[in-house]
Amino acid sequence: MPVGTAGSVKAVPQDVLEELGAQIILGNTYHLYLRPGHELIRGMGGLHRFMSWERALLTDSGGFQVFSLSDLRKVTEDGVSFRSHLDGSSHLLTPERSIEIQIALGADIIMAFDECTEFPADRNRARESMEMTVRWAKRSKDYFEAHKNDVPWPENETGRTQALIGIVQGGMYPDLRRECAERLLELDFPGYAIGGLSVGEPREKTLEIIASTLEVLPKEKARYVMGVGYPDEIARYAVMGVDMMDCVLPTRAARHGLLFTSEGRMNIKNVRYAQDQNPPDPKCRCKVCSRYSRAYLRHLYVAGEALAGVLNTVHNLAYYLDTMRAVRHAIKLGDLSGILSGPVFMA
RNA sequence: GUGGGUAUAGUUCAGUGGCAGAACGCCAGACUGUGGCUCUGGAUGUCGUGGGUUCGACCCCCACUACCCACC
Repeated sequence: MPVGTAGSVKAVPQDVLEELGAQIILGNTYHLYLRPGHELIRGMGGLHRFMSWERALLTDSGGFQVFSLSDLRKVTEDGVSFRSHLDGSSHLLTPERSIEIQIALGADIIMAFDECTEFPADRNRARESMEMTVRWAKRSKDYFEAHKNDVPWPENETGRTQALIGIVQGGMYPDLRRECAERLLELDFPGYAIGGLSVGEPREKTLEIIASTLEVLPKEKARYVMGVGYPDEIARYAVMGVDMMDCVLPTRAARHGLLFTSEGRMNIKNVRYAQDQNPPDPKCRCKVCSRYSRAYLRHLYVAGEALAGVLNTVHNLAYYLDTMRAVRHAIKLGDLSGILSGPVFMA
């Protein structure tokens, strides 16, 4: 799932996302609440209509921003009070408030309000954080059940509602993760996310936590690992049984000149591409690789042209989406043997 | 032609009689539920040329050269 924090997958217009085959993209509660405001978006007919995106949308609850903007916030049992990174104004985000905002935004899939446990966290801290996340999940669910039919725009009066997904925390402790998953299962969500990963832990830990948590989460429900990863990582997690993943890496790295290719990572800024007439990835069939040279992309980046971010992002998203298409195809064929043979991208 | 000024990194410029500096640019690396085209590192060089003074000169003195300004 490409990430479009502020109602935009940075640098890529919606029609191009459709051409790339993106079936779902993310929006972010925290950012859209601060600007332009969820009431405004509700008034504009919801996030789909506001941003002209007819395919699926998922909004993150704001839990991660509480983590990443940590110097601006204070966490209590009630929720999180924080200062806006835009203008310094004070706000309180609670599970109820997060769900209220996400209902107003109207994404197809919305997320429970959680606390993304920092790394490293000792066992006591991880347990406390996990227990609060479970309590917040219950509050998220309760609020959602009470208000899920408060749909503000007519075409949604079909009896269908948004899907609220619970988030597993528990730090790097497999038993805490399993306990968290079991307790969330009692709340009966339509899908479950594994959060709090890729926060600085070694990759073996990430794998271990995903594997042990997946043992508890039912295959029949959507299983979502949040915030990962490199192309080889997401292919691997998919093979392990993960259904959904999101990551800013393809888009952010693209804007910083890093391309993901069938030959590994390519820093298009490098002077060795200055006169290279080859496409970024000779094996890629995306619009960028079929039309532009490495030399041109390097020039655009060095010249600070906005088109650099656009083209690099389009390619990276194509590479990611192709990777997942190949996984889905392999699953249909029942043969995943070739999926993990691609390049390794971790630095 | 006369008078004045300037000359230090690729560029614009600081600088001190005792280890050669900044910004930008350049080169390389990073980026994992996106505040921030961001962050981290690295390389720069006959201090215009030739003499002189000095233990020691990028710095002080002389000449030359180039460029800039004013006047003629």
